[in-house]
Amino acid sequence: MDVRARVEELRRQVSYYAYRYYVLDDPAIPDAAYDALFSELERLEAEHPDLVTPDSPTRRVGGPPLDRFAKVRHAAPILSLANATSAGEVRDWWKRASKFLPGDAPPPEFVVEPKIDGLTVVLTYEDGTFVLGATRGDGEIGEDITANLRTVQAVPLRIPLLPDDGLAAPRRLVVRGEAFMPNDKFRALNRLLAERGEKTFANPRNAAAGGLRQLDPVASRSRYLSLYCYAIVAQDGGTRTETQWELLAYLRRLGFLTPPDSAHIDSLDAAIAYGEEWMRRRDSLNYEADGVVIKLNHLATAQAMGFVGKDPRSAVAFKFPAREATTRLLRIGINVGRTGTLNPYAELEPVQLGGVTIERATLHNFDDLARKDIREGDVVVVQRAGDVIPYVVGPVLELRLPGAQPYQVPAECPVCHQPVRRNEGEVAVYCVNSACPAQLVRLVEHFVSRGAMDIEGFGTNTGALLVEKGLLKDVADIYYLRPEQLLQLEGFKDKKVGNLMAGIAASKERPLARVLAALGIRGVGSVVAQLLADAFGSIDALMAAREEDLQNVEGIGPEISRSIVEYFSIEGNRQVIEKLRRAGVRLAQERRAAEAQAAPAPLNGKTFVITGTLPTLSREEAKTLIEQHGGKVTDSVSRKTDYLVVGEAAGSKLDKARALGVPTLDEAQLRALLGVPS
DNA sequence: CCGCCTCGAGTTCT
DNA sequence: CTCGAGGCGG
Repeated sequence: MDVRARVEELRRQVSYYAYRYYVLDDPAIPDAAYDALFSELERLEAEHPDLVTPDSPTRRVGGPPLDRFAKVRHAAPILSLANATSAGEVRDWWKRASKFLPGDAPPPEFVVEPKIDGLTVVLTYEDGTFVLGATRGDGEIGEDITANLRTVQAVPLRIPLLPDDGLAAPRRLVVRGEAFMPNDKFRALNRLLAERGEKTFANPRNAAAGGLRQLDPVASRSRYLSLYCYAIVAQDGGTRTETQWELLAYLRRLGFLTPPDSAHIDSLDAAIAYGEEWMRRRDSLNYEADGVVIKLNHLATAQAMGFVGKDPRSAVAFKFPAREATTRLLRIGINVGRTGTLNPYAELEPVQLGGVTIERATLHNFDDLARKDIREGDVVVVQRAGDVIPYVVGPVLELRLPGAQPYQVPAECPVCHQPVRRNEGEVAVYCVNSACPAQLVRLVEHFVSRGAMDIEGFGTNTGALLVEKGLLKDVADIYYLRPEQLLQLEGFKDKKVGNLMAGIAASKERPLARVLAALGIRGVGSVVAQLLADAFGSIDALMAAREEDLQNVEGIGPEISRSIVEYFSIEGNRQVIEKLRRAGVRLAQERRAAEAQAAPAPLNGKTFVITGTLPTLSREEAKTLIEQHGGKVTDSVSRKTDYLVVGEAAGSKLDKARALGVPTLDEAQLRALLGVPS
């Protein structure tokens, strides 16, 4: 590949998108896509120094000031910050930085502030009067936006804003802050713009930039803006503060807003923990932020530690792992589910996201794919939903290759090549061939899985192999496998075959509800299967049931009834049941008398939800423990939930429980409630 | 008919 | 974990 051509292409693209972003406030591509282009250019230039030119966009920091605003030279250069993307990197930063601590420095303390995503501005006051407001610009020269900032409520026009006895205004004060648009204001503004048929903003940051850079301050959208101040750039007279924490308090007394959710903390580990805790809460906050800033509290010490380039040694930006990245979609593949649904997925050029390498992502269904107009070969934006499962947000249209074709929904199943069906009004596309090997593989996988027949020694690979070799034509064939057949297969020796046969034999004793769930009847999972087992007691009674009989069961409606009757009306399915019966699989409800009366039920009727990882109990163990005491465990938090059991790395359920005022328990409290010692 | 509460189904990576 | 949709109660 021709590196020189690539570098030139990247420069053209980066310059154009930077212009759209910085000058027009109208980004043409997502931030993550821009970042990807920029860092590729940086990397290539680092590897090939001979290709670097003075006019490369990497040689310029920030955007060019607009011509229409007057230019302003800053009193002191506006600094940047070193970045850390993990707790380990923060510790590394401090290990390096602390070598520069002066000998007489007090024990280190820190201030943690959110790193708000807005526009850095510099405000100048003379004899208590606001005289100049400027953008950051390139760090040395910014733009005069005094008129617009004047209309922002959070900018005090005089300091002290309120009478404060004994507090005199400094003769001259230059403070630095971040102008931003709170999330609620951003949504309100976009609603308004949409109503008027005007263009909406992509995110609060761009909206804030748009507000501040409007030429006519009266029409300015600055009433939607706010501003937090957090640093003094220059000061002449007034009160001197020794620490950052005191400085924030002093700014507040003068009438400035300071960053919310900030903390004064006496050890680095606690500061890191605070930052991590804060990151978990960030979705519930009213501002956008991409991390926290950890600063050394003692100002004179911070000053003495000096700089690395433009970055002060005494502070670090502790940023989130990116939640968004761009990469190329190599191919759109199709999975066949156990119910026959065809599900598209994306094969991606591997990309780092939130600390892991992503190379595949679900595309949900064909409607979704068409709505987003995702095509093979596109550069796409990938996010991790709920910080776990990656999904494709959409294509970057500006980077689409000329020949890219819209994706066509396949007319036939990619595995068995039978025609597909799509029911009126339904999203799903089905392969209706019940003999489709792909469906059988997934059904076998489901049948042997932990929630169903739970056959030990029988994993995903085993199932796929046995189907491929023709040893399984349906799930009941599992009970007719002979050791001598298995021994012929690659990688199957005495020991493994013995384990597998024992696992299969043991599974014949599973309760009826497990068997019903294992069959894979559409709409019948573990909960519905238990309802059916309790109501009918045996598979024969269930097979004899009519739709009306089924609907009489609490929790079973018309859809599931129809699905069950249809399942048993198919000859092949009835044969599977008979084969299971002949093999000795239990097909009737077992007696559970002892269990039912022995259990004391202090938790009768209470509903529990479990989230995160508990210290000693597995999720399954906690569930049975609660059920043995008469409680019920469900999956989602609602007003009806009595307790949320919280473990390590709890997710969105905890937020929801807090919002609804649902009490939470940790494992120890749960044990206490149940009277079970650890 | 609407709004909740649940359940089922599919999903990724280490 | 999230999404979609079934079931139920108001």
